[in-house]
Amino acid sequence: MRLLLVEDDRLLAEGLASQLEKAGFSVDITRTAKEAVILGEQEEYKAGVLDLGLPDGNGLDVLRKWRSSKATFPVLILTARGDWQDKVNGLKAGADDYLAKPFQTEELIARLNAIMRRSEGRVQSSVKAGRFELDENRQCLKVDDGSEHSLTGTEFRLLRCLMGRPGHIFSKEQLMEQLYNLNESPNENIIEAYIRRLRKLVGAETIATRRGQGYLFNDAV
Amino acid sequence: MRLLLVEDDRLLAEGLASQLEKAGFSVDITRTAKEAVILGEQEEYKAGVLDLGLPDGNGLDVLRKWRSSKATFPVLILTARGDWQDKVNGLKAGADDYLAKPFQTEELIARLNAIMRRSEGRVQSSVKAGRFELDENRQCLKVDDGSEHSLTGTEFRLLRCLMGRPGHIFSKEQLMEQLYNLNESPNENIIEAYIRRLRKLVGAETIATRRGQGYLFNDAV
DNA sequence: CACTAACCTGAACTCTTTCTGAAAAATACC
DNA sequence: GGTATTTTTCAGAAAGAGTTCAGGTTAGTG
Repeated sequence: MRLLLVEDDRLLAEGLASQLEKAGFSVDITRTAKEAVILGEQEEYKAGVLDLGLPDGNGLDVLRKWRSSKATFPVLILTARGDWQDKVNGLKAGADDYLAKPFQTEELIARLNAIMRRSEGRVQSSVKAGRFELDENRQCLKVDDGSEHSLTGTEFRLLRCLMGRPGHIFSKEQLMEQLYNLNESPNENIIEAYIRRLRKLVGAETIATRRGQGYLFNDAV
Repeated sequence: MRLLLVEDDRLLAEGLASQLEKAGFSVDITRTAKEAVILGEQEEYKAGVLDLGLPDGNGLDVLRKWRSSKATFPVLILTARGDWQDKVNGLKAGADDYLAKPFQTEELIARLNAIMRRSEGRVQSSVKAGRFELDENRQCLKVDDGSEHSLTGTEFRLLRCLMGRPGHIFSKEQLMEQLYNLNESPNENIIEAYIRRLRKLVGAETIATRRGQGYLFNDAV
């Protein structure tokens, strides 16, 4: 779950990032409008959190540039308390939601999940597919027969990505982008290694390979 | 732009509806949870506005019933001022946004546009011809009888070319140009080889040969 | 009717991608 | 500081896609 956080207050940014990472996101931070535009256009994020007050430009301009390019990930904007006009302008510029400072991180996470769920075309809050169900809170996998298996962080994030859209083919590159941010980018074989482990849990036939294209979660099994 | 407004306060509902209609929406109003569930499941709405306080049931239950059926349109929920728990519950139940009462209609409209834009953002492209349909996303071939067959990259590109213009004759040279760039130019027999493979999938009569001219996809079969 | 060019066919070959098991490195936990 | 867990890397094996080839068929032509 890759996320772009655009926030110039370094302390706030890093505090938020650490909490978001605990919630399973992989966070890139930038403090300038200029860099935000470039990152948003070039990288593949699942969502963006955008502070409107930036040192080198207006956050709304960043948003507009994203929207006029191919950066279509959902964006949540952070506004000063009660700044009514900013909200409406932001929503008109293509934002998907806003949050007024100060806010609780819990709410930020809930809202991010909501806008991402929507953008992924998923409407249910629990991730179910086929005979399996992913428990977001306990980070474990439940099977139809009542059995349960706990997952490591990476296993969980990868499986959530696949199960979030059963039948959809995810390329290895896409999966890499979901699991890792700019700083960390291990060998692409890592995906194969994790796919193998997941297959041991859910059965080999449940995660199908489309050679040259990617992997998909097969919920029809 | 059809919209479902679930609100038990008749005065508020009608005032809102009239403003939403000015903004270009076509609004259905219902005042009960029971009717809301039925309407949401049976009609085709672009979005829903849902008040959580209803006389005959909780709005969240309505939302959950929609989400567990095929009612996947984006939903904005209306909550009492500052009712923090309702918001999070609503978002978790699959709502796309919320608005605390009292609110300005301008903001409601801006937010509705935001969530609709997002939900429409996904376009699934597919090519249909005869009894067959080509799924661009999953790179697979679907047949009328419900069966499905995944394709390799080259199979897919060739078939998409032919199915993109049923009845049109493509010469082998044209097909070569579609499949390969200047650097790679294999033996022209490669086309014959792939045509053969495709015929095994769609039936020999579906791809006709025009000796000396080329091949065509026959959608009249 | 015989000839030829175009097309069909099945199998073999090459090359790339993916799988696999194990081991090394990093990290978290006590 | 040591141990357990998790993440990452590696290299050989296996599988699959792409391509070629040799020979068989067929449709058109004079």
